Amino acid sequence: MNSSIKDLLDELKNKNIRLSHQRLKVLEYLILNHCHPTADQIYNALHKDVPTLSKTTVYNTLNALVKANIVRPLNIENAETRYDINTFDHGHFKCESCGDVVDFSINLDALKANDLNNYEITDKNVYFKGICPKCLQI
Amino acid sequence: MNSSIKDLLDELKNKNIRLSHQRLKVLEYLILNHCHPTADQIYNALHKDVPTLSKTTVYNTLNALVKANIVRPLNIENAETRYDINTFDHGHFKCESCGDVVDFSINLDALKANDLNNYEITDKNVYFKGICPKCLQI
DNA sequence: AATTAAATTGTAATCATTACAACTTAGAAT
DNA sequence: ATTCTAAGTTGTAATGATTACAATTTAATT
Repeated sequence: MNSSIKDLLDELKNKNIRLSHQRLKVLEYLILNHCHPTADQIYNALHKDVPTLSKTTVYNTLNALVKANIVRPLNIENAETRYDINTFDHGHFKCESCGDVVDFSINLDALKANDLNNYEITDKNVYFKGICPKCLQI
Repeated sequence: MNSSIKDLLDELKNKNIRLSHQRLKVLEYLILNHCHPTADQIYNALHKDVPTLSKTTVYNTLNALVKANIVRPLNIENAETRYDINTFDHGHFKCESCGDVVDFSINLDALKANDLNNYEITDKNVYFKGICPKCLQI
């Protein structure tokens, strides 16, 4: 379901994205953490291991990966862009209590919009909000 | 399909939102312009007629209307919250060429997520991106 | 090893939104 | 109608995410 790291590296090479130490670290973090982190979360997590890392580089890398279609930006909430490396069709659920964002599977092809017959649709997004089971128990 | 202005006024009264001149102007603008404007667009449009209007008031009004469930905020793009007064079930399409956002009808009840059986879902959002017919012709 | 275009970094700028405190007003009570 | 008070308005300043930029460093090719 998820691409192997090697596949990703090949994809990056094809798209002429240089594999710097910093970029590999950001990629590794996204692969290991499917929690839809913000740029800030990524920066804070990596800064311990890579003290020279700058936040600009995190943004730069994320923008490059988005342009290369390797990660998707999520704009569920204003002023907090999250990043997702999962490429299979899925929706997102955000818990309004704890703030966690989780994936759920959904058939986007089945989502038809008759009003948009003459429109060229390149991107479909679905997100739900509510309360997750963990927070419902409390 | 759209509430009459009188219905809205009643709803506002019920929710203890005072009907100041400024707020009525913002409401009127949203009712007359279903183009999903940003706070800035609303401010610029109204500033001619109401020179004393401040941008803070526009934000304040929009936040009050959102809290009262009279308008919905759209976060399709990062750093640009748009506002929508249409309350019927619908999705949004954003043209990546001209930037326009249009509504389209969609049955949100039919959108099932089996992965979220134990989740309480309070809000469903669907937005598509692509190119609108006008821009396809050019 | 030399070259060069691309990546990295820190700082400063930008832009949407919010915080705040002084002033004004809507709507209720008298 | 007048008074009262909580809520709304305003301008300015603060915040916080993201980008611009210019100097330095590096990846990968010649």
